[in-house]
Amino acid sequence: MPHSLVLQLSKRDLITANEQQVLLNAFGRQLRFKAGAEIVADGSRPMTSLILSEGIVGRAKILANGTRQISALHVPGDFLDLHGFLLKTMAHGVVALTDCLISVVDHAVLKNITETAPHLSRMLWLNTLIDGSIHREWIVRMGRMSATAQVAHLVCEMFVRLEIVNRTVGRTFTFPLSQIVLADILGLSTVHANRSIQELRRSGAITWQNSRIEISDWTMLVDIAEFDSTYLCLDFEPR
Amino acid sequence: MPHSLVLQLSKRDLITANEQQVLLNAFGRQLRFKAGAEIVADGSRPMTSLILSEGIVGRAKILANGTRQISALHVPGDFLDLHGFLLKTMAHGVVALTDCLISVVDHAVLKNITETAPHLSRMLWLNTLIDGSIHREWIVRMGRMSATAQVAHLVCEMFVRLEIVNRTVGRTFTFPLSQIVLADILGLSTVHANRSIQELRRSGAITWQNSRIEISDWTMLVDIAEFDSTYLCLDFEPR
DNA sequence: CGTGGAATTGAGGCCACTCAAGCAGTGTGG
DNA sequence: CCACACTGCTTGAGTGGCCTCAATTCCACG
Repeated sequence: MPHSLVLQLSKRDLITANEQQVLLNAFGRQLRFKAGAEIVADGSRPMTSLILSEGIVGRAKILANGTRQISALHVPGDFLDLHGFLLKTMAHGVVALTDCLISVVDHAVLKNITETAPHLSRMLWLNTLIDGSIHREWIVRMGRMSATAQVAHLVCEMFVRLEIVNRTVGRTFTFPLSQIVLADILGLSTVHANRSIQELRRSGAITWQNSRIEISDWTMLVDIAEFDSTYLCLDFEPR
Repeated sequence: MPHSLVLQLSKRDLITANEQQVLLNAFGRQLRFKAGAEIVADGSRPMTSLILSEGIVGRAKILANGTRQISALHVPGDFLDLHGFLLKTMAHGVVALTDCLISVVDHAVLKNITETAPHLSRMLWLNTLIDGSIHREWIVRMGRMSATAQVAHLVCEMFVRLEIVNRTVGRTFTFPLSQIVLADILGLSTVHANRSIQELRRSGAITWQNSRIEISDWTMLVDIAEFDSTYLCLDFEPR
C-alpha cells in the first residue's frame, strides 16, 4: 500500500515511479504525538514541514478570551504545514486531535525539489491550493449555513477525504473527535454543537455514536449540506 | 511606479530585474469590468489567470437560498484566480466589487515559468499561500469574534494590504463597498453589519463615511480586532 | 465501585436575524 | 429646475438561533 500522500497526489494526476521515489526519499524521521499535544507552536519558524501518516490533526488559533478556533482539519497523507516552507512564520498552532504518526521533511529538501522537479513541485503547490480551497468552503459554511447544515457539510467533507486514503469502510468511518473539538471546528458552543448533531441524527441522514459515523442517506446528507465536491479537486488530469 | 504585483512580491523577497521582466512579459491583454460584473463564473475552467491592476474584487459563492458569501477580497496586485492554474475547475465565482482593470496571463505562460524559473515560481506559490493564510484568519474571525471585532479586523487587514500597494494616504483609505457587500464578507445581515460599523465608529477607533475610512486610533483598533499581522507575511527574507 | 471526561438536558439571556419603514444622496426625464 | 425613482444607509420592533451557566447522565477505566 503506497503512502497516503502518494494516494492523494495520484488521485489528481499521474505521479511517476521516479517522482514517488523522490518524495519517499524526502521523508526524514518519524514522530509520534499524543492526542492534545502541540505539534507546531503558533508564531514559530519551523525548518521542516510535516506529513501526517496516521491520526487527525488541526490547525488552531487561541484568542485572547481563551476560546479556540480550528481553521483546518487534516487526515493521513496531508501536509500539516507545507505553507511554512515559504511563509516562514506560523500564524497558527498545529495540534494533534488524536494520537498521531508524522513524517518530517526538511525545507532544504523541498527547496531542492522546486529547483529540479517542476511537475512534482506543481503537485506540492496543488496540495496547498486544495488546502486553500477547503478554507474558502469553510468560510462559506460558517458565514451562511445553519449549525445543522454545517455539521452535515463537515461529515460530507470528511467522508470524501478519508475515502481517498482508504480510511472508510462502506458508508462508515471512525471520527474520534470530541464534541468540544467539533465545536471549535464549527465555531459553535459545545452545547449547540451537540444539539445540531442530534438534529442531524434525527433527520435520518446519519447515525453517529462512539466516534463511528455511518451515512445512512448520502443524498439527504448532501442535500442538507448543499455539498458539492468540486472544491476538493477530485479529477485526475494533467497539471 | 512598478506594477502592484511587483510591489507585493518585492515586499517579501528580492525580485530581480530579470524576474520582473519575465513577469511583465507574461501579462497579456487588459480587461475592464463594471462594478457588479461577474469576472469568472463558478464552475468554469479558465485557461488564464487574472491579475488585478485597479479596483476591488471578491470571490463569491451563492447558496441555494440566494444568500451570498464572499470568501476573499482582492486589492490591486493580487492574483484573482492563480489557483485555477492547477485546480482547473473554479469552485466559486469571481466578481467585480468596484470598476476594475485586470491583466490576463495564460496558464501556458505560468507553466513555462514553473519549468524555467524556480525562485519566481516559489514567489507565485507564496502568493497563493498568503491567500490561504488570509482565509484561515477569516475563519477564526468568523468563528470566534463579535460582529464589531470582525469589522475592526477587516479594516485592519484592508489598511495593511492597501498600504503595501500605495493605496493609502496617511491613516486613511477609500473603501468603496456598500454595506450589502460588507455583510456578505462578514457573514452578517445588512442590518447588523450597519449596527456593528456604527458601534465601531462610536468606539472612536475609526471614522467611516462615504467610502472613506480614517483610522483615528490604530492601537485601539488593533486591540478591538486582536489584529496580529503575522498572517499577512510582511517580512522581507529569502524564500 | 468510585472517578473523570464527554455527552446530554434545562433554563434563561443576548446577539444577530427578519420584516418593515424612513431618510439621504444621486441620477434622470419632463 | 423640480418630481421621481433608485440605491444605500439608518432605525424600530419583534423573533429566533445560538450562547452561558449549571446540573445530570453516561461511559470508560482504574
